[in-house]
Amino acid sequence: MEYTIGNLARRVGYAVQTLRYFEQIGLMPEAPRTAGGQRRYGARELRRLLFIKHARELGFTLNAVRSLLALAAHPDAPCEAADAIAGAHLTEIDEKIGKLQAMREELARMVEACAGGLIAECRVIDVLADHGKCLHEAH
Amino acid sequence: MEYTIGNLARRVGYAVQTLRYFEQIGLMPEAPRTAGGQRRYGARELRRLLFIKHARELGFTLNAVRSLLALAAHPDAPCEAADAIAGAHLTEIDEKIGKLQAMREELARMVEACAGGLIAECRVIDVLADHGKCLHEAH
DNA sequence: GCTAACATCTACAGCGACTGTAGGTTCAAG
DNA sequence: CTTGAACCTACAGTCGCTGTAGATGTTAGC
Repeated sequence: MEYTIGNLARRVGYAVQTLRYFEQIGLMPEAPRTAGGQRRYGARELRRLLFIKHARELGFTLNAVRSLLALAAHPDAPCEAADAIAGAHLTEIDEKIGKLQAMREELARMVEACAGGLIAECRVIDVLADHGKCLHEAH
Repeated sequence: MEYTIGNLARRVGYAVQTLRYFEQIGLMPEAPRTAGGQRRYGARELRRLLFIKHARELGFTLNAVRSLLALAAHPDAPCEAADAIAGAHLTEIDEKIGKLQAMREELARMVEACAGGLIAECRVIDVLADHGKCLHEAH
C-alpha cells in the first residue's frame, strides 16, 4: 500500500477527484483504507490506472475501457472481443475525422472568402444564414 | 404566426424539446403564445433557427452561435469579430483532426498487429497495458 | 356540440466524463 | 503538540441535448 490517492493521481496524470469517480462508477475497485479512512493503493492499482489512462488517450469510452479491462483479466480467453471493440472504435474515429474534415473545408472556404469589411458583406455570416451557399449538402 | 413548435421543429430538423431548450437558454426569443399557452412561430424564427442549425453543423458551440447571431444583427458593424470566431473554430477543428489522426494511427497499428489468438498474446490488450509500446509518446 | 387522437405544456432527471465547491477530518513533519 | 497540507463526503455544474410524467390544448370527424 505504497501510494496515497494524491501520489497515484500525480503519477498517472489524473486529478484526485477522477480516481474517486472511477471508484464510484466501479471502474477501479474499492481501495483499502487507513484507520482514519484514507485510501491507499499498490502496484496493481497503478497498472490498472495506467491501462485506463492509455485507453482513454486512444479515445475509448469508459464503458469500452471497462470491457477491455474485463477481457484483460482472462488471458486464456480468445481475443476476438478485444479486437471487435478496437475495430469498432477505429471505425468511429474514421467517421469523426471525415465529419471534421468536411466542416474544416466549408469553414476554410468561408473564412478565406471574407474580405474583412462590414457584417453586411461578411461571407461568414452570409453562408451561415444560407445553407444553399455551401459546397456540400451535408456537412 | 404560421408554425406550431412541432411544424417548425420538423422543418428545421430539430426535436421539439430542443427548441424549448433554445428558448430557455436565451438562444431563441420567447415565442408568442396562443390563448391556450402554446407557442407560435413566424418566418423570422424559422430563419434564426436555420442559422443556428447550420452553425451547429459546422461545429460551432452554442455560445459561439449566440455571438454570431448577435453580430449578424448589426449589418453595419465591422466583421472582424465574426472572422475571429470562425478562425478560432477552424484552429480548434484542425487540432481535433490532428489528435484523431494520431489516435487512428496507433489504433490501426494495434489492430493489424493482433494475430487473433488468445488475450495473453493480444496486441490490443498488450499495447494498452504498456504505453512504451506506442510509436508516439503523446497521442 | 362532442369526442377521440394527437400535439403541446411544465418541470425535472439523465447522459458522459469529468471538474469544482463547501465544510469537515486525518496525516506527517517539526 | 501544533501546524498545514492532503484527505474525506456529498453535491452542484459543465455542454447539448434527450427522455419522462402528468396535465392541458387543438383539431378533425361524426
